[in-house]
Amino acid sequence: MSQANSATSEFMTIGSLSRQSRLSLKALRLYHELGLLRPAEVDDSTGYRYYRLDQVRLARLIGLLRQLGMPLDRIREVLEAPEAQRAEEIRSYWREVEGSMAVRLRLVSYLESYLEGRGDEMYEVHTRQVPEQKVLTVKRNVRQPELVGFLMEWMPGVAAALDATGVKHATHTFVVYYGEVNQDSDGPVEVCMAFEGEIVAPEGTQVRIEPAHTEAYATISKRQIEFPRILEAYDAVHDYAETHDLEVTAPPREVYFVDINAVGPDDPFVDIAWPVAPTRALVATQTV
Amino acid sequence: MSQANSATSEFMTIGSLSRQSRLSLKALRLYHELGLLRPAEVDDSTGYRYYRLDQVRLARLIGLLRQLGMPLDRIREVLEAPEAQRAEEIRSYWREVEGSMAVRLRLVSYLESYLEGRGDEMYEVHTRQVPEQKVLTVKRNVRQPELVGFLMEWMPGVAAALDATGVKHATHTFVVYYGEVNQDSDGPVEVCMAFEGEIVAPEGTQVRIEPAHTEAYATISKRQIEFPRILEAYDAVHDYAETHDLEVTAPPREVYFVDINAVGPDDPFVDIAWPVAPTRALVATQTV
DNA sequence: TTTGACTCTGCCCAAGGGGCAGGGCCCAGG
DNA sequence: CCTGGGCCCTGCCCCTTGGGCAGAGTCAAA
Repeated sequence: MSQANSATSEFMTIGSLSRQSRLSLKALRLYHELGLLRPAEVDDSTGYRYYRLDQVRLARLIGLLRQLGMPLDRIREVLEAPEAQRAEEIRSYWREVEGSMAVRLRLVSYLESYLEGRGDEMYEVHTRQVPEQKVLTVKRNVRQPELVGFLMEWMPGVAAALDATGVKHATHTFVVYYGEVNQDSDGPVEVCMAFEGEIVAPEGTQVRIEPAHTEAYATISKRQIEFPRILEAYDAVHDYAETHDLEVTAPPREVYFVDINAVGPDDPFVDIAWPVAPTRALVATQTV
Repeated sequence: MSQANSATSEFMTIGSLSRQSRLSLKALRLYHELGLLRPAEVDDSTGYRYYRLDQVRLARLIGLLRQLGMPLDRIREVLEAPEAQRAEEIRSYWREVEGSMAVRLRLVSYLESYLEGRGDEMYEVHTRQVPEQKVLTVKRNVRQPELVGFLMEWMPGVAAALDATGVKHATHTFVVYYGEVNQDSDGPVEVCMAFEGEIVAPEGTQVRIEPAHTEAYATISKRQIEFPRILEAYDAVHDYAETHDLEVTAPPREVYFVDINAVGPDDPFVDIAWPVAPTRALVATQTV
C-alpha cells in the first residue's frame, strides 16, 4: 500500500494532488484539459503532470464549488475574477440557485393541489377578431429569472415611447412568446403596443405590422398568472382550439389591459390569447 | 403554417401531443423508448406513433415533474405509484432536494468566510500509537443524507450489542470512512468499537482485527464537525502527514470519545485520525 | 534489473435531450 | 392521379462531468 507522496521536491504528482484535494484523477485531467487547473509542469516525453504544492488550495476550492453544483464554466469565471470578488461571484450564483428553487417550490405546491384534485379551475374561453395593427415592439431573448424585470421595464417603456411621439396609441400592451421561457429556454419575448400614425422607432425598439387574425382567449386574474398556474390557462385555450377545430396560426400572447397596481388579486387582469384559424379540413367541409 | 391537428379521430400524432404538452418530439420519443409514456398505437409498417387524447394529461404531468428537476427514473416511480400516493412521492422527492440545498447553503457560507480570510482555524495535530484491537463493526454504504441516521442508530447499537454479551469493551466508538460520503458517493462507512474476549457477532455486525498502527489526529469540537468545516480538519491532518514525511496507510476515521449530549459546542468532541507510517524514503535514510 | 505502483492516452458509458441527415408517409390541391 | 409541403421515422454525433477499463509506458525502491 505504498502511496509515494513525491512531495519531497517542489512538485507533486497527480496522484498526490488527488489525495490532498479529494478530486479524482479523471477530474484533475479534465480540469487540465479545460485549462481550469493547469499543472505547473508537464514532461514532454512522458506526458506526466507535475503540480506545485500551492495548487492544492486551488484544487480544493474547485472541489467545493463543484459540490455546490456550480458548472465548470461558472467556476472558471469565479477563478478568473479578482480574489476580492470571488465571494461575490459565489453569492451571485447562489442567488440564481435560490431563485430557481423558489420557482420549483411553487411548482411542488401546485402539483400537490393538482394531484389531490383541488386543481382544475375552469376557464371561459372565447374568440374575437383582431384587426391589423401597427405596433411598436421590443423583442429580447430572456430566461425565466429575467422575464419579470424585462416586462416591468418595457411594458411602461413602449407606452412612454409612444407618449413621447404624441401619436394615438392603444391603452393595453401585449406580450408575444415566440418560444418557451423557463430555466433552459429563452423565448424570444416581444412587448408590443398598437398605435396609429407614423413614428421613428427609438433605439432598441421596432415597428411592425401585426396582421389581422382571430384569437381564442381566456381572461385570468393576478392570482392565476403565477407560474405554474398560468400553464392551466394556456392549456385551456389550447384545448379549446383543439376541440373547436381551430388550428394555432401564431405564437401565444398575453394582453395586459389594466394596470397591475390598480387591480385586486382576483379581478380580471390579463387575457391569455392564441391566434387561430379554422382547420383546412373544416374549410373544405364548408366549401363543399 | 399548416399544423394538421389530426385530432379528428380518437388518436393524435406525436406533433399534436408535443404542442399540447410542451414536450419536444425528441423527449416524447425518448419517453416512449423508456416506457414512460407509450403511444396507444404504433403503426408497424411506418413506425408512426399515435397517442390517445387523454395521454395529454400524463405528458403534461411528466413535463412538470421534469421542470422540478426530477430524473426520469424517479418520475417512473411516481407514475407507477397508485394515484392517491403520487403527491406523497413528490413531497418525498422535494424533501431530498431541500436537504441537499441545506448542505449547500452551509457550504456557501463557509466559502464566503474562507474566501474573505476569516477561515483558517488552526488545528493541533499529534500522533499516537494504537495497539492491535479486536472490534465489533457495522459496515454500510450510505450517502450524505442517511449518514447521520446511520451513526445515530449504530454508534449506540454496537455498544449495546457488546453490553449484551457482557464482555469488556472500550468507552469510545470510531467510524472508518472507506470512501467519500456525499451526494454522489456512498462510502462505505464502518462503525467500530473495540472489545476483549470472545463473542458471537449479532446479525448485521462483524468482528475483525484492527491492526496496530500510528495515527495522526486532530481533536475538534461539535461546532467544527459540521460539513463543510470538518473538511478543514481532514485537510490539516493530511497536510501534517505530508509535511512530516508520513504516508497514509489506511482510510481516515473519526474517534468519538464523549457522549454527544454531554458536551458543549466548543468542547473537545471527536478526533479526526488517519493511520500513517514513515515514508520509505525516510526509512531508507534512517537505515543508512 | 526487477517489480510493483504509478501514470499516460484512448475508448465506451451514463442522463436528457438538441440538432441534423437521409429517407418515408400523408393528404390537400390541382 | 400526381405533386408538393408538411409531417414523421431512424440513426448519428454533440453537449456536460466525469467513471471505468485496457494497454502501454514510467518511476523508484530493493
